[in-house]
Amino acid sequence: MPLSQTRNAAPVTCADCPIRHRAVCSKCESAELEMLERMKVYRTYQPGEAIVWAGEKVQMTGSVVEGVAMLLRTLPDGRRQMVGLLLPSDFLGRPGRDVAKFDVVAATPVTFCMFRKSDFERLVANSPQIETRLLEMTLDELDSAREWMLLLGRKTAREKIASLFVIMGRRDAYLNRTEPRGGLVFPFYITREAMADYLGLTIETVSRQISALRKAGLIDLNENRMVRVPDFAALIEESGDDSDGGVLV
Amino acid sequence: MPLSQTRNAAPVTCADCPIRHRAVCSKCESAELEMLERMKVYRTYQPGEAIVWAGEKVQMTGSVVEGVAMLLRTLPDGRRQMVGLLLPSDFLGRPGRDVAKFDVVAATPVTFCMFRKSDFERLVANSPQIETRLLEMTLDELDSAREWMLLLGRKTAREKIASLFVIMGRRDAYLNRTEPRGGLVFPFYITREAMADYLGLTIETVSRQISALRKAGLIDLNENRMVRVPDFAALIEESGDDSDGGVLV
DNA sequence: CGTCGGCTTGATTGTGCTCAACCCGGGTGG
DNA sequence: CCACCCGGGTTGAGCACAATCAAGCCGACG
Repeated sequence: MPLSQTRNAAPVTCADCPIRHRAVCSKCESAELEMLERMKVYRTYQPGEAIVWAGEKVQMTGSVVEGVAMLLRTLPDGRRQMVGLLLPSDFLGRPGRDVAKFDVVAATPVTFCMFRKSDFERLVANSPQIETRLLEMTLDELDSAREWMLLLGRKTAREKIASLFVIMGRRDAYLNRTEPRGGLVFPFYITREAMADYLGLTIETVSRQISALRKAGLIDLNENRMVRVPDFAALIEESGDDSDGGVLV
Repeated sequence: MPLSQTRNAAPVTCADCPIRHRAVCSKCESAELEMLERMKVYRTYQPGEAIVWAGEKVQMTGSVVEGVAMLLRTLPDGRRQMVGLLLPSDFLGRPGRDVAKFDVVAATPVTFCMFRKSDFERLVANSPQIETRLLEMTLDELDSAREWMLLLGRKTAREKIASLFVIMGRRDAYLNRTEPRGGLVFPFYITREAMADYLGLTIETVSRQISALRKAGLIDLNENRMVRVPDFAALIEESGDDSDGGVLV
């Protein structure tokens, strides 16, 4: 595991930022953007590197610009559950809390656009746009957490794995504006361990169920780190969910 | 199951409202309170009665004044998972969404202070206090959803049951300002079915594990619908969590 | 008195966990 | 260059925990 985090000065202006239209700052006007521009710092973390430790004081908040980070909760005996996934444009840090409740760890190389917590909170207090956007984003996260609870509490191992591929496929289709019906190919960088932590399974069970779905012809992992789903509707069927869940993301 | 919901005119003024200091309106000033006073309608539902059906259009939003309601998500084959619990002062309804994603069902007799969705959204748009409070409450819900995910994904049946009693005990201690350490007695109205839906278990497993905790002397259910916990620290130990989780609620 | 719903307990089954061996590819050092 | 190791992944055998199927209890209510 790498020992040090990389710190860069901000290489991108907000106007050119890839997450400009979806992040917490998406409703900001030019005056606010200028303030953010002055406050922001970019930081990059390597896979496995800790971004925040549970129980420690939080100094920084910010948005994921690129890559994926995981929120993890660990029991005293080491059992571990992922409780959140931060993708580009997602926000890290809870206004009003100064001690972290969860570990945050990079899943892939991940770049954050960060602010000092105190600076950001001052800005939020004076900027209804940011607060409104933060509320929208928090409500979305709560929705997906609830969907996730259904998966954790009631789905079988096979359904969990199928659901995960459905989620990843929908996400990719949404980002690339492709149609998820019919054949679908998307990349797949996550490790078996991360999948197991996400789904509340062991890595052995994850591996076995992936093999089973492959044998059933529902997914195809031949190339390196790419998945092909020949029949997306069939995979949805296997995930246990209503097939009419046409909402993306 | 009762077939009709009871509707009452609002019997309480906001100034006398039991949830005045904790609900979504807690930061409102007198002008806003007067508007709310004119908008609000009280509704009461009986146990098992549906308040909202998933997939239907949402007309009303509001706060729980008294009683408990459950958010439920159901798979096509009938498996059911509770994904939220609405207690007094909790808010029902997501600004910006007009179609419900979850069923909402009364767990006990429950009274809501409700507003027409459109009226409420207009008010929120012009009232930063309400929006700020809504953000705080949503962030709290997200935190507890994440704690819940750890329980669903990684805890054993016995730990789940112990955790549930710990949560209920803490909540009661918080509301009644008593000290949860040492002997603790609190009421316990929820059915086995609701416990099973909450914990991702079957009612038989719930029943067996409660019996086991009783035999182990960790809880005592002799009186009608009251629990006695002689040693709260021991119950926390059994729940698998860190014993230092001193945060209430 | 009979029924019904909520709950408990027993017997059995089965899914997913545990423990263990092994494969494969990439990096490192002799 | 090959040997070795190491981390991530796969597969197998056996087991344990919770689900399932089933019977019966108890209190409320008609």
